Amino acid sequence: MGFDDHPCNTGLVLGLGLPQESTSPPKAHNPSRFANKPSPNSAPTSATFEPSLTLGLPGEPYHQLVASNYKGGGNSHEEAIDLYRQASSPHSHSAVSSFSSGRVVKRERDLSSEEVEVEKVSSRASDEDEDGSNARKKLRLTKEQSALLEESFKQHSTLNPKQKQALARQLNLRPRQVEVWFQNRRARTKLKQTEVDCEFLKKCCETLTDENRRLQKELQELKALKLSQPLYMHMPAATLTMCPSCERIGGVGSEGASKSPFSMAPKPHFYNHFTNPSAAC
DNA sequence: CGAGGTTCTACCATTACGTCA
DNA sequence: CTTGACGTAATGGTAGAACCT
Repeated sequence: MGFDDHPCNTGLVLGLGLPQESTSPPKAHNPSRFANKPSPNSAPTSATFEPSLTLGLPGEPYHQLVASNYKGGGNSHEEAIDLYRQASSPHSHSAVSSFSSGRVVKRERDLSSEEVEVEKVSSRASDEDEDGSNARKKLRLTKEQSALLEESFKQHSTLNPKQKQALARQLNLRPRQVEVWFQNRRARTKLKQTEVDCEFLKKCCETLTDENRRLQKELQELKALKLSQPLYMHMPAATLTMCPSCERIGGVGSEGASKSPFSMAPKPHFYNHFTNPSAAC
C-alpha cells in the first residue's frame, strides 16, 4: 500500500496488530503426512466466521438429512435434492459430476479402494454426461451440506485425507468436492479478512491525516506563540512540548514538571491514537 | 549423501453455472 | 422473457514438502 509514500507521513509507524493471520499465512503443506497431528493452521479464524445454522446431526448421513428435511419441500432446492437422492444410488453420480477424467486417472493411483470405487463411478458417469457434451454442471450444495461443512470448517480449516473421506461420505459428495469447498471457503475467509483489514487501514489513514493536519495547526500556533511571548524567547524550541489533547504547553522533564510549566520531551515521541489517545498527558 | 523424479496438498486466479432482482 | 450482478462450485496451474530410486 505504500504507507511511507502517504502525503501525511509524519514519521508515525502504523502497526496493524490483528489477531488474524496475515494475508499470506504460512502454508501448511501435506497435512496427510501429519494425519495424526493438528494442522498448523487448522485453527479457524474466529473473527471472520459468519454464524452458521446447523440443522442436521453430525453423524447423520446426507441422504437421511435430505429425506427428513425436504419432504414436501417445494423450494428451489428441490432439484438438488433429487440429484442427491439419485446420487445416493450407486449408478447415479452423473448429476453432480463434472470431474475431469484426467484427474481421476491420476488420483486413482493412491486412493483407497473405496474412494477409487467412488471416483470410478464419478468418472464413468461424467463420460456418459447426458447429451454427451462436456459442459460442466454446477452443483448447488444444500443448506444441510453447507451447514455441516461450515461446522467442520470451524473445527479445522484444512482437512487431512481421512477427515475429507469421512466428510465426503457423510455428505454424499466426492472427496474432491469437499476439498474444493474447503479451498473456496478459505479463500472467502481470506477475502473477508482482507476487506476488514482494508477498512481498518482506511480508518487509520483518515485518523493519521486528521492528526497530521492538527499537528500542523498546532505547530503554526506554537510558532506564533513563540513570537508573541518573550518569556519563551530564551527557551530552546526543542524543550517545548504541547499536549495535543489538552493543548497545554508542557514543562522540562517529568520531575521538573511540578515546578515548571514546561516539560522536556525525552525523545521525539509519536503517540498512537488507538492505544494511547493522549500520550503527552 | 545428494540429485532427480513422483506424488500430494495448499493456494491462487480464473471460469462458468445458478439464482435473483 | 431477458439481462446483469452476484455468489460460489469447479478448473488449471504453480510451489513446497515428503518420499522414492
